[in-house]
Amino acid sequence: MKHVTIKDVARCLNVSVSTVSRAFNDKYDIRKDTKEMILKTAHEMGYYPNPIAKKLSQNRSLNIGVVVPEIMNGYYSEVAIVLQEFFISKGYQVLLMQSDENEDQELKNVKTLINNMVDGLIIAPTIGYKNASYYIEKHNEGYPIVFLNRIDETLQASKVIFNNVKWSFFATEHLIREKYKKIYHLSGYKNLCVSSERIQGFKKAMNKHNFPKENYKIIETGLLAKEGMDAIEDLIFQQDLPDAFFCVNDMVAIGAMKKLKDNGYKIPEDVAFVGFTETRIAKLVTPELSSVKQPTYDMAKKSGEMLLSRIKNPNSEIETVIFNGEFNIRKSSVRDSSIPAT
Amino acid sequence: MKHVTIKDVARCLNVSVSTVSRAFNDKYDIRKDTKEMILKTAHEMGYYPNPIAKKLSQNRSLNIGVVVPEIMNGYYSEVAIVLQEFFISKGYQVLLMQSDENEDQELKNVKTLINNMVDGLIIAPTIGYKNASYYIEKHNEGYPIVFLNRIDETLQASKVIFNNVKWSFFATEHLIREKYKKIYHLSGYKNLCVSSERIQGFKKAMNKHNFPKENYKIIETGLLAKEGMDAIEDLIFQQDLPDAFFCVNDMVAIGAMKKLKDNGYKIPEDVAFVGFTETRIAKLVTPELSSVKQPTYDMAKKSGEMLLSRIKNPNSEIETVIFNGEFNIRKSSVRDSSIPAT
DNA sequence: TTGTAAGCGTTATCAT
DNA sequence: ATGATAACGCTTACAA
Repeated sequence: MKHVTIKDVARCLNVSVSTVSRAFNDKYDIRKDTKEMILKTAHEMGYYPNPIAKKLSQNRSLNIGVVVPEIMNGYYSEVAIVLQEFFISKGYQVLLMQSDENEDQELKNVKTLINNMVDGLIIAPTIGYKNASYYIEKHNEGYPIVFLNRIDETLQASKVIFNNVKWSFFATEHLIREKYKKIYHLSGYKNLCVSSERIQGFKKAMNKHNFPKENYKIIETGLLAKEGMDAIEDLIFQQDLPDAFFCVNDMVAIGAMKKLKDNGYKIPEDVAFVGFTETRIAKLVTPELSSVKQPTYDMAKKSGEMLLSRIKNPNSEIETVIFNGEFNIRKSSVRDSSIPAT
Repeated sequence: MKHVTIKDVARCLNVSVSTVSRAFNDKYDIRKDTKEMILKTAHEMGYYPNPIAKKLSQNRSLNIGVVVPEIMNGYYSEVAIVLQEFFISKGYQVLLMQSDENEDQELKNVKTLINNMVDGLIIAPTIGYKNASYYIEKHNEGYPIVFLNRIDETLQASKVIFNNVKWSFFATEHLIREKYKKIYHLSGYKNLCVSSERIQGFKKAMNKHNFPKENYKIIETGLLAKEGMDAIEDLIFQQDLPDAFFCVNDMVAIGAMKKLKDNGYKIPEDVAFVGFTETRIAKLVTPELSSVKQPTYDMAKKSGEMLLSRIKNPNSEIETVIFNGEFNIRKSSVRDSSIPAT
């Protein structure tokens, strides 16, 4: 279990530790054959540089902190996988923490990571605004932070976001074009920026098409299937069902659809549905769920690249990158059933 | 951005670094008031111990490596969350890596983690047996490793597993009791131990109830919804549909159900379904899916505790803990629809 | 109870 | 092109 150290290698080869070090860090001048022989012997001896010592001596951790709001619904799992892969390939380790949609937990996570000297942070914030000022302060101090998704567009910070307003507008307009006359929006949390942006897009479509006020409604829910179910339960009780729903995400849509189906409603004949932030499940429910797909891979990777460039140069110009997605129309939101099966 | 170090604190207070160190590590004798005053001043100065230096000097990383086969299907996300929380509370950091159900990737992950000097590993292996000998070798060298779930019961190693044979037997027997006469098992990968254990349980039930050979069948699939769909496609083509399926996991079941529904079959009237390793989606599909629920939280936590005790004492007796679960009967597998809605 | 100093395994700055 | 050695920030004998 005792580790072979650089000294062992040096002693064994009758060279100095610095030479061995050079062999392992291409940047120094070192004769090619010595380098090769050192690497060869080192390998045989089972030596590899102790990353902790390296970190200490270089005063950096080569760790990246990634904080996501949750990890159960597919979307942020994918983000995590992409970031993991990206940073490993760049020689960094990823410390992944999830906040369970709780802002106190999130602040704890961030502080834990900072105390553990991560070289930079990617934060996909949860609901609420309490922590924003702390993050921005750190950001402005020069601590490399890139925000992903859940952040207000107007905030002065490096961030990668999705054009929620635009795509929520498109999604809503699709329902209008399909001649649905009464459309409700299950909106997530109003103080969650992605929710409020999606609400904006929804309203914009309503206004453009001169929907009378009594024919649309915005209903605040959470982000979970359960909360979609609860919203429907209320509406059924109040006998206030529309003929279409646009939902803040797939899980809420799926919960809502389930509750309606359990109560004998047909989808989309009685009530149509559109989701958002497409997850794998969209294609597995019956009927398949129309949803806005985000370029998760590209967005996550971009955030990684931005973080790396901020680590290199903490005073680099702050940058906001806004991504667009695609709207996948499926059976849950069309009048006839002419959509071919996938 | 410059960090306050232990020296700064010592100098500022006119004490030695060791005294400051003592103040931060309760174990030494130190006068109570000096300790308090040091902690107070240190806090004011914004000092906290550099974990990297600590790791180097103590020759341990306080990092735990967790390797899971995938992170998209809910089950291992939950495992990851539980372990994360558990180890943080014990002063460890968790490095989470996922293998994407690829054994080469898995080996890379494990080696990366070992090279990064994790104090211990929790491994939930993926399909295949190639890496087992490497892990066992490490395990026997005294490297603290605990295996979770995907490991052969007979392997001599610390492990936490689920009684797959028993619960797959129960699940199958339930279908028999419901008077299904032709039951197929969508089995996952045959060289994945959880699959082969579930196959065993399935066969056991078949034998006990004297099912004629032509009335049951084991069909190898993967672990994804897509693979459940493919299996059904084949069976429809061959006009070889049973009246019930027992599936290796929920995703395969859901994919299979989806494909059948798309082809006009009613579930459970035409074909019944039972899943395994219950995930949240089981209750969201129509009809709700019967499934075997595993005590994910307890199993993950137990594996964490076992790892910690092996880290403390690498030569402790190796231990195997086998968990039991519960079988949740829902509409997908009952003859009448008398099951109350949840 | 406190201080001194060696050591953890590297990298990096000097010399040579 | 290579070697000697100080740093990195902490813990921990050992001394006082």
